[in-house]
Amino acid sequence: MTKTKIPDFGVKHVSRSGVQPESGIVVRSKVWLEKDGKLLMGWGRATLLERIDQLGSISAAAKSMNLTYRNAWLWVEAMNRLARVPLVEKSSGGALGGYARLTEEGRKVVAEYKEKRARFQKLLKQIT
Amino acid sequence: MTKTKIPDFGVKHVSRSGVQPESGIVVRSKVWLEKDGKLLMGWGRATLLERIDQLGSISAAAKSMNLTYRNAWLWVEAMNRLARVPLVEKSSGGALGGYARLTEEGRKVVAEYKEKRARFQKLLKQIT
DNA sequence: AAGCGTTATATCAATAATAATATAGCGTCT
DNA sequence: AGACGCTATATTATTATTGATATAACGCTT
Repeated sequence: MTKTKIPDFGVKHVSRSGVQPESGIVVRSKVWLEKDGKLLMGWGRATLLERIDQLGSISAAAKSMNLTYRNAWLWVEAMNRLARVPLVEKSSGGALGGYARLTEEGRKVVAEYKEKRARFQKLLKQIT
Repeated sequence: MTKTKIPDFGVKHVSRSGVQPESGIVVRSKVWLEKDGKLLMGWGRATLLERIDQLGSISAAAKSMNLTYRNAWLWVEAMNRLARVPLVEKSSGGALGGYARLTEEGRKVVAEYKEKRARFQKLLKQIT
């Protein structure tokens, strides 16, 4: 008789907040932006966009955050077609092989997300 | 040449909050309790426990919320072994086939979660 | 001891998410 | 023309998650 495997539903999430020292129980949360019921911007995507902004390419950004190029590209694609105007402008070929950079709208959405998230975190502390 | 399938990263989440009417962009969030980095209590689990409390059995509770018995049972098991003391007390056999009911601790954790979540939602409105 | 309905568990199929790999295409530069 | 490095895309494999199904065990009731 084998034992049933009970999944531990392990953590894969992000935004840590307060702690109750006695119980060992932690309150956690997530904030994201949606459009038409679909994920537009979350922590991972915001990070990706920032890296693209810094590094000038999707592939470098992906590598820097331990993401496959494919995934990074898919995210960018999904964001671009979800937003009214693309958040990332990109092109293949050229001296450097190609490039990707944040558009004004991209910068705006990232900023909006980060600002909201920061306020959120602050409020969270009041609760815990 | 076939087109690449671009996943839309569709929504599967819950707690709706405010809206920006002009942009169509919605801020959403999630709150849960963790212990040792593992999910202890979230919306689905809290609901399950409440139903168990009302209905007196895991299977009835599962059915009532469109959950397979297997899953419901796994959740209960995970919660029970994660908490210091079981949140659900259960037994098989007997006149009615068996039963399951919330323990005091179970009631406490559910209440704690719901209270935190409610406060959370309230604060969220301030942000949006 | 047979029946009941529930808990408890195993097993297998189906689906989804992710990773790994390969390759085509592009545009500037030499 | 050829090389370069990146974007763009297809394909396959792997793993994780979920669903469906079946059945054992249990203990009260009759």
